[in-house]
Amino acid sequence: MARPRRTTKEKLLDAAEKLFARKGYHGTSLRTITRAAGVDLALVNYHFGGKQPLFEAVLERRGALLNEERLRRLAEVRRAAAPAPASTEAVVGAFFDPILDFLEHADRGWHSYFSLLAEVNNSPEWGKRMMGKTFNATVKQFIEALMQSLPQAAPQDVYWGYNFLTGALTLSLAETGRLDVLSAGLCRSADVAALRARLGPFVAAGLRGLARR
Amino acid sequence: MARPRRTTKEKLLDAAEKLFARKGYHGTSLRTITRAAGVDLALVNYHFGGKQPLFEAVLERRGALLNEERLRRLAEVRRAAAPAPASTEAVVGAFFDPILDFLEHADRGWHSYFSLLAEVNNSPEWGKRMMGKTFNATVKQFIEALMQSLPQAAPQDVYWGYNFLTGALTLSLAETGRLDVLSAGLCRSADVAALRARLGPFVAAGLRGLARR
DNA sequence: TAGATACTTCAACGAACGTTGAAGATATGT
DNA sequence: ACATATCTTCAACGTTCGTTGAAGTATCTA
Repeated sequence: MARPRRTTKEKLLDAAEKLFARKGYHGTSLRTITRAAGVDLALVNYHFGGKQPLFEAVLERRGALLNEERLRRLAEVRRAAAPAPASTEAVVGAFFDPILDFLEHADRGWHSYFSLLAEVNNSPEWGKRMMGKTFNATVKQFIEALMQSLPQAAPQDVYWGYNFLTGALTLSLAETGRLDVLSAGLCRSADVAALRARLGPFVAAGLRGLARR
Repeated sequence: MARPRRTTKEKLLDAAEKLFARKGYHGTSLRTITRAAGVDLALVNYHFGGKQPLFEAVLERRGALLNEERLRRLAEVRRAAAPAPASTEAVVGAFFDPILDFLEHADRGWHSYFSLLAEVNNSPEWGKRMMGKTFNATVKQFIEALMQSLPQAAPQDVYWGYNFLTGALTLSLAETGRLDVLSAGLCRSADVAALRARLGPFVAAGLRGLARR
């Protein structure tokens, strides 16, 4: 069979993903990345054109896959419920489940990617521009679906609700280990099954609570 | 009256707070900070002993005030409900309201501080150690109060619920401006009154949803 | 196989970084 | 006013940073 050998580009993306997730954009040097990837320093500029383009490429690589899978599931739950609108629980599930599935079944890189995404999402420096470029189109469709599932809610409530929803999600993906410390080991932040069992119910109940406010 | 002139230490803390919030620890240089503060570069090392001690001093200055006010309000809602345990809504309010009040009525520095806190809370580099040092003792009391307000909930549910709660809160404080973009201006992330009206109901409903899961 | 294209290596650039120590200025206490 | 403690200035240290261009090697095309 064909050798599935990683290209230089992939090696760089993998190493950058892991290291950016740990120390952020400014806390990670190209020398650290290229050393971890086992390639020459100058190759970053050859393949990506600089540090920032590399950072954006890291965010967009898996972002595109995530968007695809989310929209696929959104269409699925909508079709299943038609002609009625999909329920809040189903829409929320279509938003969360791809992430949880990637974390449970796919390669370790997704952990770094989501941890990085959590930091980017909460950063004034990157939050608006980078998250928007990759995710706005998809997110707008989910917000629309949430509005249809909660016809009695004001649009402002749904926008704020999405903000809370994504905040709860991203902190859960940040891999800070804080939950483990606070609960003295009773909960483990890497326990995807425990997160899956609780995030959906929490958020769906929260959105309904907002709607009947 | 006595001159309320800011000391060099305060000037440094104020400037560092604002700039760390915008670009993070590694993205902000001491030269940028001292230039903004209008003091000499070497004074950081004289007054704080280095860059990292300055960063920790920034986090702890307002953290201590926040802890004080949160515990004061927690005691208040507990006394008001005694001998019954305080309600989930009241405990959640005691946790959120000090922040919202500081944002609405106090100086602009709190905005930077909370924005910085949001980034720190979601960062693997600082999240566990720095948040823990300043907030763990207080947070544990709130988690205990939440457990008492939700006797039917498993402890794990409350720990995870606290995780979602603080995630929703911190993203709302992060000042990324993303909510404004997504809602095309319909919602403004700096609108504290809008946040106050929605965060409590969302979180309280979410916690109850978790408890009856 | 010859030539062109794609990729990699190597050495170095100027700029910015955190930190330091000695000298100078200011405030304090007697 | 003088001695002392506190604070500030200044110039420089050694590192590390992102980026670059020229030279070398591998890969592909005809």
